[in-house]
Amino acid sequence: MARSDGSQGAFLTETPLGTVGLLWRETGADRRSSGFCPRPSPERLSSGSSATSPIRKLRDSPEVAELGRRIDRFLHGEPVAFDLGILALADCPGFQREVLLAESRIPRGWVSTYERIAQSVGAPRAARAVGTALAQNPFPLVVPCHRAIRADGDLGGFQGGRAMKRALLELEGIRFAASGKVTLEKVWY
DNA sequence: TAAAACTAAAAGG
DNA sequence: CCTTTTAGTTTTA
Repeated sequence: MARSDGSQGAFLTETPLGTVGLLWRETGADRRSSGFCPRPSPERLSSGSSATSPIRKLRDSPEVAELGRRIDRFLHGEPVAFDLGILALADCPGFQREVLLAESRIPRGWVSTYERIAQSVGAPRAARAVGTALAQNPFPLVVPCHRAIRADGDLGGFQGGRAMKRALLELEGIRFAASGKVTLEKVWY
């Protein structure tokens, strides 16, 4: 796939959840990093470009174009699968990588808790560190970090804010109690 | 070493 | 039921 070296890209798109951004960057010979940016700020978008790495148009890259289409369909409620192969997981610290992989195994329509994810990666006391790892998730949505909630059903945090987290979960059919907590009926792990 | 998208327990409404 | 406080944890910058 002929593509220029070290290029990066960023673009905005309108979705049912508002204007979101998609950032894209080549991190190596054939390794790319792509992500959904729930709160696209001008600074965040421009951080993906520099004088030495001009922004390329999204549609110039077939993989990123496809990712953009899938994100769009996802945000319209369609159950779509994402290709983890385009993510630069190797650039993440080991623990975070394990957490992100565990997170990716949570099916649509299910949630898990920070605690149970910690258990699943062999660090049963590290619930808080799981939260930290997910807070730094470079690939929101593609790695569905919105499916991690607190042990008591409380939403926990989200880069795009709790309202967006809730909207994403509702999009996936997750049920909420009147208290605002998730009903813990379908908990993965 | 401090900070963080956590958790559990305790205290007081 | 709710809230705040406190303490115990692990990983990362």
